Amino acid sequence: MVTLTTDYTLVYFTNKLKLMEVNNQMKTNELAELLFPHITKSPAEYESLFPKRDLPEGAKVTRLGPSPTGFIHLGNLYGAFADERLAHQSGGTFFLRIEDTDDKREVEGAVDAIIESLAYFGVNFDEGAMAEGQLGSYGPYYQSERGQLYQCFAKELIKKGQAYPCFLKEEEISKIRQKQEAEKQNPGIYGTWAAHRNLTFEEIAERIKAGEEFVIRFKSHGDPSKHFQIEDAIRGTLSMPENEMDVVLLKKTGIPTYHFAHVIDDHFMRTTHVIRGEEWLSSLPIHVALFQALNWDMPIYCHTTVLMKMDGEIKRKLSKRKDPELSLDYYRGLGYHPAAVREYLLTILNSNFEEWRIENPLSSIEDFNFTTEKMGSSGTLFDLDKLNDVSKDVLVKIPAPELAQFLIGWAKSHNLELWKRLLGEVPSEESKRLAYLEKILDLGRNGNKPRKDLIFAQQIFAFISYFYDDSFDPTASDNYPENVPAEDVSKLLSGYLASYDHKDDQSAWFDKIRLLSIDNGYAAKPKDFKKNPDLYKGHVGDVSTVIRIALMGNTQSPDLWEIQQILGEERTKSRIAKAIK
RNA sequence: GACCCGUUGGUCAAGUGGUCAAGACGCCACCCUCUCACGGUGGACUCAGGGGUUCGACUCCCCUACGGGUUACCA
Repeated sequence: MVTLTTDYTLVYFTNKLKLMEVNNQMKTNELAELLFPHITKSPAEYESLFPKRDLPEGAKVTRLGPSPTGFIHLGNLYGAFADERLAHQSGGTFFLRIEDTDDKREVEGAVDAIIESLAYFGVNFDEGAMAEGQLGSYGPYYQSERGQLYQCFAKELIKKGQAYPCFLKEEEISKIRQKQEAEKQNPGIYGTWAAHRNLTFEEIAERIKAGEEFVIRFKSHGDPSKHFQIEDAIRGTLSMPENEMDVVLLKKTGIPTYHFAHVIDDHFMRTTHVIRGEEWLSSLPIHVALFQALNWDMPIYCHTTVLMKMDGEIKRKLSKRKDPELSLDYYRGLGYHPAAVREYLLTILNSNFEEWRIENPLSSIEDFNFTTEKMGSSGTLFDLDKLNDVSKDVLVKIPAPELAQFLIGWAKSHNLELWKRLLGEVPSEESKRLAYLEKILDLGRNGNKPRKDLIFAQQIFAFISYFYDDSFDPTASDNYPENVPAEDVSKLLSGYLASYDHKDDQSAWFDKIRLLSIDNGYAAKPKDFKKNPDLYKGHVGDVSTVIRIALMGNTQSPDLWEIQQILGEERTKSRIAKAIK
């Protein structure tokens, strides 16, 4: 009997609760219509409009979502390579979405600049924003054009009682923050601080009638004292507190915040892997809560490390304002080959890439199995020395004609004067000049121990400048060796000139230098000199250095004989003659 | 402040309870050599600190320190 009574009581209360829910349901429906009368499409319609992608098993869908400030930096490129590799090596799709939800920051022409810059470094998209318009059936790919979609789901969340309009003014919010600071509470709009969380329908209707502006906030039910686990493909299992913030979903302009746009877009664009910077880690609980509220599957998150640099003693994040080397234009300006930058970035992107490269020196990057597990999660220091080293190895594999084209292209856009001198002055001589440049670039690069002294365009042109009469300045030459007196310089050069025969092969040529050395009191072999330093003034190396300086103003250079062959008999002789006092 | 993430040589890092703690860049020395570059050989330089757990800890747990990030109607 007693049990029966309790049962009845329970049923009564349950029914009453259900009734209240129904009432609330009606109210939230009304509210949704009040707030978004113009939204008529249903969530289901969007689901069928953007169906799951028809891709092979295991194919990954990735995206790059830059904001159009026009500044695309090394960090973007770092992430973009990861996106690109992951998508393309799995037979998936990589798309470009422009995240232009911050109207204040937009820069004219920035999108084209982004696309051009990424393309230069070899990052190409399958769909999304393109130079010639938008491509793909999951668009539009500009967030600014997706307003209806975001509002539809804001409306949906309102209906479900998981979002609400908030009329708090800027001053009111800052007052709340001050109070929170005074009370040592966490700042933000949450819990009881969320003053408009439980406004009645009537109150809301009244404010709207009065023309008050509002934002749509997420009605959070999270408890930050509770933690949940989430897998990050780079970092492994993460433990995060539940989100309790009533974050803004839609700004007063109706434009979504990053959080909301990310969830909606990556769901409807069917992104499988979200690769983004570590700075997003703290907002992950928000995103998780939103995916749950909308009852959608989450993508796999991959939070990359930030790029750092050494600033004196301190290791710090690369900054846009202070560090020119963060900008991609920096590398283009100096003339780094895009393949070198790509190769370098891959070595810091995947820790086993370098090892693979040593074993597969000729393989294409496409053949490397890129994995998120091998990506680092601690701050990576950008290392210019390493880039230069990588660049040497990359450039040595590029055939001279191809390298020449790259250099000429660089000169044309970054140093027009240089370009004119190299190629442009007399159009009829263009092919001759090009052949000359190719010969210079190929110097010592063949054989099994190729020279590796070419790093980036600016450095290369300085390095080979002595091959060009107008950039060869004998007055700026290095000093002759200290152990060679001035009168010997003249004697040696005169002797060299007298015996010079352009048709000599390399060994005949060098035999003459040995003879010349002996005739003037220098050892024919460095070893002879080392054994008996008292017998000689120096050795054949010093004699060669004298010739080298006369010929190219430099103590350091590739093989002398080969240089003379490129310079030609006339110029070789005249440079030597001019150097004789 | 709170919350997250991280910490192996100067730098990038491999490493998941037993290793003489890989490899690469840079540095130094030597060799090759007409200079330089290349190449070769060798070297110096490492597990942030302290407690546990364990026969045994770079590896697991706790604390501290340090670095980074977030804490917006920016992304």
